[in-house]
Amino acid sequence: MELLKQQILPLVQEAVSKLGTSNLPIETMLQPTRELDQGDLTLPCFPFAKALKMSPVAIAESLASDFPKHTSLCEVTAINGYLNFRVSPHWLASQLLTGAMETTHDVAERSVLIEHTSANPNGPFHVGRARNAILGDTLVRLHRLWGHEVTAEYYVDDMGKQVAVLAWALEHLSSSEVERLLSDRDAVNPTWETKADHQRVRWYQAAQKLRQHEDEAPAIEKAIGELVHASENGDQSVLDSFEQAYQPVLDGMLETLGRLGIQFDRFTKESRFVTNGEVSALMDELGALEINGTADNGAQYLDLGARGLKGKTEFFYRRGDGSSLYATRDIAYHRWKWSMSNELINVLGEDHKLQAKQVGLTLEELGLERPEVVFYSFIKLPEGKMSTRQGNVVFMDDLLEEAKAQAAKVVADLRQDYEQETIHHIAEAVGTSAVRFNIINVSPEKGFSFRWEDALSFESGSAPFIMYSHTRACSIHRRVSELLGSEVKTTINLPKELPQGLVDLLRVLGRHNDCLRKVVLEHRPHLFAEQLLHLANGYNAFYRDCYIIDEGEVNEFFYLVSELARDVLRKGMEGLGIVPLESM
RNA sequence: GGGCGUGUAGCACAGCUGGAUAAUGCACCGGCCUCCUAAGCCGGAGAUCGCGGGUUCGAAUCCUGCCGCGCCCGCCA
Repeated sequence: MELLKQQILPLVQEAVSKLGTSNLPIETMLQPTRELDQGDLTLPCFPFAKALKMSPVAIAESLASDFPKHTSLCEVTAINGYLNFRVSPHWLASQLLTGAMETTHDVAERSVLIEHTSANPNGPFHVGRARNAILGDTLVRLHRLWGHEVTAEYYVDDMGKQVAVLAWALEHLSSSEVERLLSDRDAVNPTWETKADHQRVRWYQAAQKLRQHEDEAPAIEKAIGELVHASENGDQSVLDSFEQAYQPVLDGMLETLGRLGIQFDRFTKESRFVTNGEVSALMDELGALEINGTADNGAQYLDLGARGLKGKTEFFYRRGDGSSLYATRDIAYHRWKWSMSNELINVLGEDHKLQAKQVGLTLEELGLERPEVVFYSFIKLPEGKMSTRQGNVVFMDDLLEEAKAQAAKVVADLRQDYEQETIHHIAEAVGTSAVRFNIINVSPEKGFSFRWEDALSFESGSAPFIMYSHTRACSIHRRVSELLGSEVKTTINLPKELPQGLVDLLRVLGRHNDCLRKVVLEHRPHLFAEQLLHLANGYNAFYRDCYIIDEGEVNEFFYLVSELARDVLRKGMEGLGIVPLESM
């Protein structure tokens, strides 16, 4: 609890120095307690033992008995060699209710560019890609919540083989040929028949099949190879035809993402860096580097072994025919990104780890910094990895429909007086929020298997649990507004005794910004999801212990706490992309 | 074979810049709706922190060796 730490750190430092210890880093040693029932901050006294020739238990006790009184503290105790500090609930309440949560930020002026999703526009958005989009968008939202200026960017892979295959198929295959080739697969879900991403992916999949099995494969391969080559050389007519092929698919994907509350500020096309000459300029620069090498056929690489890379150390950036590679364009792209922002964050699948390292080392070689990268492990189906090519995917459109349907069932069951329209509105919010939460709740580097029953869980420890607490706070707000109009007092009259549920809620609120700071700095949104669960839990206990409206009378102090919690809950939910409904 | 990551209750998952009785949810057992929305609340039970060594006053956390799982090791994207 930074709020408390700021107050007592000087006191602790003074007390420790009085005992006569050398200069240990008290600031980092004074940490949040692990055992919440022991207090809010703790100072382990073990490291002092040697210098003082006293037992840690005795040191802690001595410090505790002499510790000066301070308004922010209600208790200082010594247990098992720990010096524990408990925040005064009255002090905490008055701090929180006078805007402490707004003023604790010291946000540096930063313009953050977060690139995420950037999936190849060759088919509908599927759950295997969801982790990137949800992780990325949550980072965008949390950085904004913290006060950073953020640009959310989608890097569009508008050249290369995947789009080439799609473009080729759309031009050369008829609808009946496509369906014949895919006769052993499920037909398009009728719900999405008119959605371009679901339509066009059939052409892509049919072409992939042709490329593997038919006699005509070599000819197709040649045609596609020519398209790829032309696109890599910046042939505008080919790039235009690619765009015509993928843009409707991309639009369909973005529609799906929009349903999850995911939006982008900018789309940057990969081909841009080829057509504007930056890639070829870059390759010339790389060629002049000390660690540059040339293969027999003229292909060029950097020997990154000289920069500490292990394993395969040659990083090829130019082919024998002089054309660039994906990673080369990525470097040009990063150079451009650095020209606009002073913090770069990329969200990438773990399969990109090596390449990200190569790109990062090369950027350093060019005198630039590496971007920060958040890696995540893939979402698998219980049957294995998802692949658009093979068609074993769960489409996000289907998941969201199913989530909504399940949520609608729950709402209709619980709220039998609601109109259909209301039920649909709530179900949509609950469904999409639950899907997001289910994914963001897990730390990114951990493997994740998609299971319907988990994705559609609406019980405690899920988004609806948080949403429900928030609606309780909203309901109270409505009722109090009816009772008091706008005559809510702003002077606080604290009762002597504060109920436990209230104290616990204040303490969760007191830790809230500590958590947000850590999450933004370390890119670990799952910890913020956990914080919101604690907050919702805390609000529920407060709601249980403290009647804000009792026999028609409003307890104004309780109400102010409720309103603070409502505000923090709502902002936090927005930070996670959970829809803050006002009733459900 | 080499590199990176991961392994915590029946299941899922937090904690990993060393600190107290390893947190949370599901499932399981028991209790709570004449009272601000019970999608809730309270209580109970459940863990050789993958296995073996080491460092330390102290190890789930750091080092090391094994084992399981995932990803990567293209002049592909």
